Amino acid sequence: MQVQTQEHPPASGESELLRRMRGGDSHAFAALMRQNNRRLYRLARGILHDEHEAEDAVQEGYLRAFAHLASFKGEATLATWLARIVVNEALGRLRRRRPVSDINSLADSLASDAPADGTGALPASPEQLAARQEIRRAIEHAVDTLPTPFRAVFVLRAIEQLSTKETADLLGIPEETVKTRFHRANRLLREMLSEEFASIWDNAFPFAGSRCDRLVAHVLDRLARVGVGLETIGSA
DNA sequence: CGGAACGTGAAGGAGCCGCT
DNA sequence: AGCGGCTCCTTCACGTTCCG
Repeated sequence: MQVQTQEHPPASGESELLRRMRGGDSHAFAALMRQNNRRLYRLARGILHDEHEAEDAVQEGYLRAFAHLASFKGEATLATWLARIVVNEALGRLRRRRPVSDINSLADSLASDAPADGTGALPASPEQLAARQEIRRAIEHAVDTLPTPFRAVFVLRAIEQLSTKETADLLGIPEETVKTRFHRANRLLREMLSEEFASIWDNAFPFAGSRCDRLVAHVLDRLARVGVGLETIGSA
């Protein structure tokens, strides 16, 4: 994933950024946040299901990170360190409250999300748009219903495109566990989505009404022209 | 071709739950 | 309280794919 367009030029290096932050340079803090906001928000959102709480978790994570800047040893990158703090914050919040799955608010949030499908050049038909939205809703719903440990791994691996090792480091679990959780999460999602999509397929590629009538008429017309009767087709 | 990363299946263990 | 069955999770081992 690419970091979003920066308003400020990127710091010459991480150590330089760190040095400036430790010196209390507010521009350095701002630069770091701009580099990581989107990624951290998506991490928190993936774990918490809640936009506002995810935002709070990211803010809290920043505050915690900046307060403990001196303890950053540079063993991982700043981005990884920040991500670990935000993930811990999000998981902590999740433990404090029992997860509440609110499908309606999720659907609302999806509708207001920035286009995440690459916004293809071809204009989509209303049927395609509706199907796309339904598929997206089904996927989001399925991800949200994954058990928390699986969801955290899935979000990091599949959505944030982190490696197995990075995910393991971030969550503080062995790589093998990451692999299995990711595998199981995928399997669970496949099962859930196959059920969800069974109904969606019925409405996919709609071919009814005038288009259907036109095609039927066209084919029948061509068959009549070559002298092929319906009974001939049926026995073929 | 070989190594690294990843995906997958199987086995064993831990925890939960119902029953006695 | 103790026991047994069940489910879920972790770990291990091995196959597959990708890349230099």
